[in-house]
Amino acid sequence: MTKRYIQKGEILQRKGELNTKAYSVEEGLLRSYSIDEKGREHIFMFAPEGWLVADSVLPEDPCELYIDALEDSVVIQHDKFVNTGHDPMKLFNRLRVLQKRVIMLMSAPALERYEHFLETYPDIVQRVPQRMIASYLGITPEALSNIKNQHRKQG
Amino acid sequence: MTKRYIQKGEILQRKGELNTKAYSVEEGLLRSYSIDEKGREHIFMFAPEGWLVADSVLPEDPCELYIDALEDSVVIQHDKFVNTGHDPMKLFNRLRVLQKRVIMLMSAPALERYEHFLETYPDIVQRVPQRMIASYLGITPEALSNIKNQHRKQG
DNA sequence: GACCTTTCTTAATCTACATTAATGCGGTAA
DNA sequence: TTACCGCATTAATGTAGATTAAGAAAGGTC
Repeated sequence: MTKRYIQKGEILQRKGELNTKAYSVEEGLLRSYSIDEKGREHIFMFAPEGWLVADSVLPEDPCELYIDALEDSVVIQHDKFVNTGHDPMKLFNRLRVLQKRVIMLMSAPALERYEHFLETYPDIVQRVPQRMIASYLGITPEALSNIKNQHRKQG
Repeated sequence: MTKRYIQKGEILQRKGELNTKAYSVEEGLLRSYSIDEKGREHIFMFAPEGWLVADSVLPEDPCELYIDALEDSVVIQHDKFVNTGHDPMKLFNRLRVLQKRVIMLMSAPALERYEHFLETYPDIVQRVPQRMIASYLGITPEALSNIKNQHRKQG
């Protein structure tokens, strides 16, 4: 359980490594993401102040996600499998957004997912480039551009 | 913390209700699912023996999911927000499959998602109708039918 | 200032999957 | 037996979003 000061762009974890760390964000903004076989980036989660990021793989398995800093950040680094100082509500919040995310990915078109994203993370929209929002929504930046036009036209 | 004997088809929780129960499956098979505005069912999770099902919404918010039994089942009913008797590993497993699910939904085509499902839940495939597997994968039964042909043809 | 790189937008074409509809196939009840 | 019903399959047509490509804005850096 260490406090760390992370620079924008710094990579805390890479896919394929062994790593059992979890990061609790005190200031700044982290993200976790995967890169598929075709080289495409898919943002799994944004973690602003108050959030917990971690890769939910077994301790003996290689990581699935990259974790890096989108802004200069201050984080508390824990071990995922040591049960000290974990706020159960932060864990529950991760489950909550993941559940909503799976349901939205399966049942809602991209425009609705975008609107839901705007409601849920009104501050993050200002802090990250559009292409990352597209990546989070599971669409291309081109598609997001079109969707924003629709969003504007219909209020 | 009560043991309950559930009949196939019995509904344990409905969308819109207030409910803070979690169900730990000892025998049988539960599922959680949502129904969207167009009346389509989307299976969120299968819960065979050893799994934990719950709706990850705040205690004051209405449920997002239905939970019912696909087989006669025996479950232990807990309260989500009382920290007794929760196996942390079961919680971690839920996070693990959800993380993988989000990544697959965003980056892998339906055929790959199907193959991954077969590897991860080899027993469940035998126990539920095809249309529920389609629903879990986020595609229609017709699309699953086509995909299974591809799967057969290319080994 | 000019230059370069990255991001965003627009438009044309393409493709994976949805939708619709028809057919077949066990069950199961009369 | 026949009739019915939910489920699976196949094939046609439709569509949301991907892909490709080309410009336009917006940052950095010298």
